[in-house]
Amino acid sequence: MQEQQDPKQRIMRIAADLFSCRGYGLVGVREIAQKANVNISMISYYFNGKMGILRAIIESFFENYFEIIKANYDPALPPEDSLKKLIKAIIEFMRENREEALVMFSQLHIDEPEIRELKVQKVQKMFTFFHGLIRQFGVDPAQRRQQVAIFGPALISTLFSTFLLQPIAKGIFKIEYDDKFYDEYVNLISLYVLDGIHGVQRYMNEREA
Amino acid sequence: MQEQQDPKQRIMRIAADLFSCRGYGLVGVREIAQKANVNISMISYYFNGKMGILRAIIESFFENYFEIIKANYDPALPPEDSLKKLIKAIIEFMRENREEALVMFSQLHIDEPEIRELKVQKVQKMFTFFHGLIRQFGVDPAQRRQQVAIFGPALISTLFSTFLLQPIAKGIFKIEYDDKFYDEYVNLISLYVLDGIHGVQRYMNEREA
Amino acid sequence: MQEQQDPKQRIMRIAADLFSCRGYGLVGVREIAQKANVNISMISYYFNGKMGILRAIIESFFENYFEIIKANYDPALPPEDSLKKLIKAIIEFMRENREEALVMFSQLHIDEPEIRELKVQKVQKMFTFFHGLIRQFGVDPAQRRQQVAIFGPALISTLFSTFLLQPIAKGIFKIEYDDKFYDEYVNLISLYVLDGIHGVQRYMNEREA
Amino acid sequence: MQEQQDPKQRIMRIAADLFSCRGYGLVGVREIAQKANVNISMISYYFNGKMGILRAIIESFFENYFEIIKANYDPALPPEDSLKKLIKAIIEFMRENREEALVMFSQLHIDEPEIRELKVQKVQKMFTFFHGLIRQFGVDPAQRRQQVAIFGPALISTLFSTFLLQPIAKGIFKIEYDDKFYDEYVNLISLYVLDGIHGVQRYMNEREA
DNA sequence: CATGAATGAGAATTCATTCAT
DNA sequence: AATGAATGAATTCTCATTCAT
Repeated sequence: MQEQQDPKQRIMRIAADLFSCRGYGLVGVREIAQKANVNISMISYYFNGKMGILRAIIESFFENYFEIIKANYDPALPPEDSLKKLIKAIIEFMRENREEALVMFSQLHIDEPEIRELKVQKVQKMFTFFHGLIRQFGVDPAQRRQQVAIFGPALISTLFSTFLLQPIAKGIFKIEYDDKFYDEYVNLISLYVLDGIHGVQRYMNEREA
Repeated sequence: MQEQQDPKQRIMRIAADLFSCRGYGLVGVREIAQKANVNISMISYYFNGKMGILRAIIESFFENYFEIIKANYDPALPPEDSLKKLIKAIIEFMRENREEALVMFSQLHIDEPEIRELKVQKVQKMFTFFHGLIRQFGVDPAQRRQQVAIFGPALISTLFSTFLLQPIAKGIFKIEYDDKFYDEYVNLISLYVLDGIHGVQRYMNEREA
Repeated sequence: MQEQQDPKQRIMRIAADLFSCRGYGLVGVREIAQKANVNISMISYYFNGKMGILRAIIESFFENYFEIIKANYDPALPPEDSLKKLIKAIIEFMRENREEALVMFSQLHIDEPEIRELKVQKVQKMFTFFHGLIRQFGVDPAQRRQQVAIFGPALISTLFSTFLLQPIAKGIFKIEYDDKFYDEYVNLISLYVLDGIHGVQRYMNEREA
Repeated sequence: MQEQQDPKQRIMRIAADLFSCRGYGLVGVREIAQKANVNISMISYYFNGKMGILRAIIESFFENYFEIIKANYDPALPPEDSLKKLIKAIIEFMRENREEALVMFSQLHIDEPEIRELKVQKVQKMFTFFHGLIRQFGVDPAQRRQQVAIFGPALISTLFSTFLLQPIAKGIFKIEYDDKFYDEYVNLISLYVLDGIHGVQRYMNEREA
C-alpha cells in the first residue's frame, strides 16, 4: 500500500484539515505527523517547526488564489460580467480548497510576527486588486480608498461565509452543498454584490450632486 | 488601587481580548489569570476549566446580541428602515463588544461538543430571526429557506468583516476607525445590503414570471 | 430529611469507605466532604487535616478492636476454646467494621511519622497480647519472641484475608458472604489455626528432646 | 558513572520502592523520575502515565511469580513435600522481590478498571492453581470451591504477612531478618500450614462420616 | 459552629523540538 | 532522508488548607 503525494503535501493537507476544524493552537504536531504517516521530526525538517506549516498553508493558498484571480479577471469585459466571472471562479476555487481557505480566514488573527507580515502583504495585495476593480465600476478616485476599506472586507467575508458556517448550517438546514446549490449560490451572490455596489454608487453620485 | 468589576467579569474580558488576537488554543490560563489579576485556580473554580471561559464569553455575547436585536427590530417599520435601524444597532453593539464578537466569530470552528451544541443553538436562533426578516421583504415562502442559507451567513459575515480585518487594515489604510467612519460605514453598508437584497428579489420575481 | 449521626462520625465512615477502596492518597477531602454532606472546612476543624481523618479511623478501629479482645478473651478457658472464641469475635467485629479494618490493614505502610508512631504502638499491643496467648499454649519462653514474630503477623493476616480479597473473590467464586458462610469460615479457620499451632508445638518439643 | 539497567527497569524498581512504602496515591511521578534519574516525560512515554507503572509492576510481579510456581511445583512428590518446596520457593522469591510483592498486595484495592481487570485475572489464576493443590491433598470435590475461597486467601496472606509487617516489626522485635531467620521461618510456616490443612481435612472427613 | 471564596503549591500530562544514529 | 528516543518547558487542572464573614 503506497502513499499518494509527497510527504510535504500530505502534511500540509492534513494540517489544514485539523487547523480548520480545531484551530492552530489546539492541534499538535504529533497528531499531524501521525495522520500524515510521517515521522515527527520531518515537520521540523520540512517546515522548520509547527508555525512553518501554517505559513506554508497560507502562502500556498494565496499563491493559488491570486493565480485564479489573474486567470479569471478580464478588465476588457463590462465590470458586471467581470465581477460575476470572478466570483464564480473564486467560489469554485474555495470549494476545492475549503480547508486551506478556512485556515487562512479563521487563523487571520494569529499574531506571530512572521505570520502577521505575510498576512499583511497578502491582504494588501487583495486590496490593491480590489482597488482596480472598483475603478472599473466608476468610483470617484477620492472615494476609492474608503470604499475599498469598507467593501473589500465585506466582499471577502461574503464569499467566505458559506464555507465558514457550513459545518453548522449543514445540521440546521437540510441542504445539499452540491454543484446545483453552488450554481444558484454564485448566481444570487453575484446579483447581491452587484446590485449592492450599484446602489452605493447611485447614492454617492446623488450625494455629490 | 482597587480592582474594578468582579473577578469573573475581569477574567472573561481579558480572555476575550487574548482569544481574539491569538486564538483560543494559543492562550494559556496562566496568562489570563495573571492579566486578570486573579489566582489561576479561580478559573477552574468559576468556569470549570478553560473551555468554560470560552463558553461563557460566547453565551454572554449572544445574550446581549439578541437583546440588542429584540430592542431594535421593529416589524411595524417599512422593511428598509427596519433593516437599517438594525444594522446601525448591531454595528454599535459590536464596536462596544469587539473582542467578544471576534472570539465568537473566529472560534466558530472549535469543535468541542459542549461548544458546538451552544453554537448550533445560537446560530439557529439567528437564522430564525433572519427568516422573519426576509419575510418582511416579501420573499416567496418556497424560497425562504434557501435564501436564509445563502444570505444569512453573508449578512452576518458582512457585518463582522470590518472588525475581523481591522487590525490588518489599520496598517494598510490610514483610516481612523472613529464615530465618523462608522456613521458612513453604517450608511453605506445598509445601502449595499438593501440594494443587494432588492436586486436579488427583482431577479427572483422576474424568473418566476 | 435529617442527617443521621454527627458530622464527625459521618466523615470518618465515608472516609473509611473511600480510603478502603481507592487508597488514602487518591481520595480528596473535597469528595469526602461532599459525600458526607459537610463543608470542606469542617475537616480541618474536626480533624486538623486529611491525615487526621486517617489517624482517627485507625485509632477508633484499634480502640474497638482491643475492647472486643478484652471482652472475649478468657484465660480461664482451655487455650483451644479461648482462641476459637476469640477468632469468632474478631471475625464478627471485622464484618461490622469492614472498611475500617481494610483501611487499617492496607494503609499500614503510610509512613507519615504521626501515623507510624500510632501504628507501632498498636501493633506492639497486639503482639503483647499474642505473647500472652501462646504462653497459654505452653510455648517455651525462649521461643516465644520468635514465634510471636512469625505467627503473630500470620494470624493477623489470616483473619484479614477474607476481607481483603473479598471484592475480587466475589467476582470469581459465586459465594454469598453471609452468616452461613462466616459460621463455617470461623469453624474451619479456627481448626486450621489450632492444628497449625499444635503441629508447630509438637515439632518444637520433638526437636528440643 | 554509568547507569545500570535500562530506564524502564529503573523506573519500575524505584516506583515499586516508593509505592510500597507510601502508597500509590501519595507518590508523585516527579519523585519517581528524579530518583530513577530519567526525564519526567519518559514516564508517559514508556508507561502511558502513572497508572501504567503500577500495572507494569503488577504484571511483571505475577509473571515472575507464576514462573517460580511452575518451576517449583512438582505434583509427583507427596503433597506435603510438594507444598513445602513451594513455600520455600515463594518465600525466597518474595525476599528478592519484596517491594513488588508489597505493592501488589497493598495496592490490591486500587479500583481503576484497568488494574482491576488485571488483578482479577491474576488472582483467578492463583486460585486455579490452589484448586489443583488441594486436590492433591484429597479434598472432596464438592468441598473444593469453598475451601479454595477460605484457605486460598489465608495462605496467600500468611506468606505475605512477614513482609507486610516487617517494617513495623523490625522496630519492635530485635530480630535480624536474615537467611537464618528465613530458614526457620520456612520450616515453621510450612509445618503450620500443613498441620492446619491436615486438621481441617480430618475434621471434614469425620463430619462427613 | 458553619460557610464558601480564595490561595498557592503541586499534580499528571503533553508540547514542540532536538539529536544521535 | 529518515528514525524515534529523549528533553525540559509549559500545559491545564486539582490539591489541602485558610480566612474573612
